[in-house]
Amino acid sequence: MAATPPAPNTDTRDRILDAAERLFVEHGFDGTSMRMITGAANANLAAVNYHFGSKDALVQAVFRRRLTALNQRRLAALDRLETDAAGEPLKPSRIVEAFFGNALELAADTEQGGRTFMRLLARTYNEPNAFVRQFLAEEYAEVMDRFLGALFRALPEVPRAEILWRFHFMIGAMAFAIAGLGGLSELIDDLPKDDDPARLLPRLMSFLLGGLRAPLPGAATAPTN
Amino acid sequence: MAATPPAPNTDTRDRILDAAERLFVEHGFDGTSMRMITGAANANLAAVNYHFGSKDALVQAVFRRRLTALNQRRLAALDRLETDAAGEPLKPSRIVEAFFGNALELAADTEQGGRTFMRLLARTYNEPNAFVRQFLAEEYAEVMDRFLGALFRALPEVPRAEILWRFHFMIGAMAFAIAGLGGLSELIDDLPKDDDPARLLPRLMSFLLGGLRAPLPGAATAPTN
DNA sequence: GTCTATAGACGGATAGAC
DNA sequence: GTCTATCCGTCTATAGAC
Repeated sequence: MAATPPAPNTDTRDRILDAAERLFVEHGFDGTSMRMITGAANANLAAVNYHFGSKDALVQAVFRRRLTALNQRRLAALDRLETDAAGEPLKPSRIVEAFFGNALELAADTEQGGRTFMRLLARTYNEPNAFVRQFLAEEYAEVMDRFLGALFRALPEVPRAEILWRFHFMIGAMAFAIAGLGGLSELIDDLPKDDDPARLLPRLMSFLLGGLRAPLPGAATAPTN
Repeated sequence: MAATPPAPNTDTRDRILDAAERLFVEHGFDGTSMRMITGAANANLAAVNYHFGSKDALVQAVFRRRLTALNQRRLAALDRLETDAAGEPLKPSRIVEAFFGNALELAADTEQGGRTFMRLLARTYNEPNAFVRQFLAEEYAEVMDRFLGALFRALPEVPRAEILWRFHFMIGAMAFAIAGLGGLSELIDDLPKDDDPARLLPRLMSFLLGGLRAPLPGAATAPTN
């Protein structure tokens, strides 16, 4: 009798989220108006405020819809690694893969909008808007903590500051790689058009691991080529 | 008699450029109004249109003021390498250093605003605004051409697509490293506070070269740690 | 070159009918 | 839940006095 879902209005809500996601990638948050969003979503202008309360709240909803799941998959992958290792130190390459592999997997999904979202996320790492940056940092806090801790334990002989910097560099490389997927990168305009993300993951992984394993800045043993 | 410079008005113009540069970093292009700029520069609201013509033209002027010189230093450094090599192939590490070393050097200059500008530039690699992206791509066209060509010749055994991707990754790593200099990176909130750029260059260089030299994705010879 | 005043478009948000 | 109509603030740009 009370088996009907309480409010089956979710259609408009989702159309707004989809439209906002896509437009935020193309024009940025400040460059996307609510009129643009509701227009693209075939919804009324007032619908955004009805369903989300404000534009800022809509931005949060766009991220939460997919970022929470992504970060939970990352944490689950790390949990599995640690369980399997049974106390032994983890291989750094597995840690890196748990973090970046899950991201690139989502970026490979062009059907359900995963790629669109990942391009938005990649771009947002450098977002000026303070509100958005703060929100992102909170969403990432636990994941960063867990993965950095795992890397510290996996590489006990490497100074922690170096690991922090290198993880930082790695995120930058990934963000640029993903942001360029949709054809955004005019800088290197002849990037191969075979932007098959199935090929991107091994490419990025070997680059990242090469960087992670590189001789430390002080070391005099670096090859000279 | 006619020794007086034609129009010694440059004071206001420069104050506007300085203020715009700083505010663009903090709030983005769309998030910075001309009222904010002229307010911070102690200039009249109409001064921007008088001196530059429009907000878009001001954005171009902010970039041109420093980017042209940076890219000319990069090209000059590459010229020197090629002259010294006298036909011999260049070391990839020297090519990478000519490109990224000049960038980090400018980022180290906190006195003349070089760091502020480099943070703006780093963030702008991912700028949504089509006008700005197009402009940046044109400013970079020659430099990209020359450096990619040099890398192709220095690494003839590496497929060009791999070099393109890896250079792409390297730019992403650099952009993130520089954007984080001013304290922007809440993501890894405990980044060491000794953000002395003199230390950043060797750190970034060893990471980048490690990535550039990493085994190619197909190779089965990668170590398994 | 600098200023005031204002035009004219567009922004987010909301009240209230349906 | 959806819609229209509208408030009110801010935006870029410009006209015209000084």
